[in-house]
Amino acid sequence: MDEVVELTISEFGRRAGLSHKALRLYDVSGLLPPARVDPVNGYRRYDEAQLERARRISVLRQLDMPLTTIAEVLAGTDEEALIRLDRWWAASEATSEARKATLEYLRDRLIRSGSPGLSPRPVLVREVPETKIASIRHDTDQQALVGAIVSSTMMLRSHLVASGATLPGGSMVIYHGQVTPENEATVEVCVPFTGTVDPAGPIGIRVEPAHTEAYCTITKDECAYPRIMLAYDLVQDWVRGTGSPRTGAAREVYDPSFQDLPGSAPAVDIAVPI
Amino acid sequence: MDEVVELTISEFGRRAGLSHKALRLYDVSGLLPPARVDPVNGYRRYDEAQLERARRISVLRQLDMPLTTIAEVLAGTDEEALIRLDRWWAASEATSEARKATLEYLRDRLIRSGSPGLSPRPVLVREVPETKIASIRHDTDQQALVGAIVSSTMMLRSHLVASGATLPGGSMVIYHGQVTPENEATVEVCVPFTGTVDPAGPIGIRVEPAHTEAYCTITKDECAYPRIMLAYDLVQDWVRGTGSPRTGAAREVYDPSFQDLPGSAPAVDIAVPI
DNA sequence: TCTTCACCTTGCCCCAGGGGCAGAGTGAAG
DNA sequence: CTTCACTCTGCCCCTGGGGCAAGGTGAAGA
Repeated sequence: MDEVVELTISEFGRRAGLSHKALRLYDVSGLLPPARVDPVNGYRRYDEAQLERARRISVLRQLDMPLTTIAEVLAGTDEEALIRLDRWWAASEATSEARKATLEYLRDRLIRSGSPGLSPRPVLVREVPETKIASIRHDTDQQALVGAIVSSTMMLRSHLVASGATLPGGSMVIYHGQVTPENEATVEVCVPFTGTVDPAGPIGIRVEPAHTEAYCTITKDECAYPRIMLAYDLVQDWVRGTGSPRTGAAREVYDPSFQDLPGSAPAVDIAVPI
Repeated sequence: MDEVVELTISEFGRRAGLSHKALRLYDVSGLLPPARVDPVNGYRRYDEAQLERARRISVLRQLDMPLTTIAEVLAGTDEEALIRLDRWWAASEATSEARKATLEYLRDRLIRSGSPGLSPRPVLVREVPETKIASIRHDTDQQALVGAIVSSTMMLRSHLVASGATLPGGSMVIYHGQVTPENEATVEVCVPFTGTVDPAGPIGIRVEPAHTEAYCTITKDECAYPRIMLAYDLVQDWVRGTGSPRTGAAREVYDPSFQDLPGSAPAVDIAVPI
């Protein structure tokens, strides 16, 4: 007898670890349609052979994987499924790591609740002359930010050197929007130079106008997310305190010898044009 | 001038990192009501002093903390908030750990997809005579399970010894429901004995009736969640294959010298009465 | 003063991933 | 034949907002 054992929705649910409500949902969404639907009753009948898929879905739901992702992961062979599962897990581990950093930031705020959250430091003002820069723009989120900055800086430097420009040193990242783990925005990685250079591919050439900016200096250790947000808060609050309007996007100005500095040395200025 | 700076909802949202939609929600839910609501307009006006709380809420939402939990965490002093935050984080880390184990279970299933997922082992049948047991029942979830088993076993043993009973050794845990990381159920920790003993406090005395059970034996290494689920699957599938009905709750029967066994030694029987 | 424009309000519908309940139909066993 | 357990569909509820529409307002320029 190759007669297939048919199960009612409750029996199937019990054996798979899924509620009848969930099974109905998976039916209408196409994730796990029953083997047969009685045309008179509308009763759903499942095969025992469907138990394996149902159990997998149940376990994936325990991992909080969205149903659409489950459908993608379980499509194809088991080997493919394994690969996609691992990829998804790696991504969710990454956001979990980001959350850990966010937690540290919040704990800092709560511990020194009255203070700005960084050891006290002055906010200064300086005049910045007109500067010719080469830049690359990215729309990125928190995950890819550091990688984008590093690779773009390298690209810009080598292009400028190859074009015969003179590099006074240092570099800068302008944030045209707020980059958080959840929110992507445009960032512009800039390297100042003197000489004449043509744009090439993603590399743009423009003049950053002369302006006045408020800034504070932080160490290399302090410039990791989300601790670095405290420095932005500090400068922005100071600017608001003076009543001067902001006239441009916030930026990070890196020390020319940033790479060789120890973690405790002043390395980056957080600046806001006013 | 102690005139308070009032902010419109958008301005406040920009400075706190919250959308006007979110702010409106936090208003009606009481989490962050505006400092003042214009009785004519209905316009919401926020104080600068509310920015700190708003920013904290924003960060906590980035941690995926529910709004009701946020309200609880942020009630009271900052020190209390810190304690509650850490407690919540520890709990959410624990469920994250459980998820990691669940992932391993699923990977096992996917890797050896045709097989039961454990190295092949026989399912056997044995007769179990009527047994007098002392037991403690718990409603517990996956988190607290191991702790409950260990402490209850110790309590039962010491009560039985103090009452002059004879312990043939070993112990047993009966699962009256399915315990997963998400789902709590009743488990009964049992120690068999001979002699006469009175119940005391949570400790009940009863007779486990004679029965026939199907079982398989696993090692100490294999008895951690969720790998242990594979053994349950194995026995339950075998039982269904024979067509015999299940006549009782599934159970784990521990070797008398469980504690001293190495990880690779057979240590636990996964049993189902039939 | 008028117009424009940005901003504000409420209200409604939408998403996932179900839970819970109501009302009605059905299968099987005693 | 009755009863009981089961199943169906459909509706509203939850969280944490996003998106859009219709209408009310504030401030600044012409």
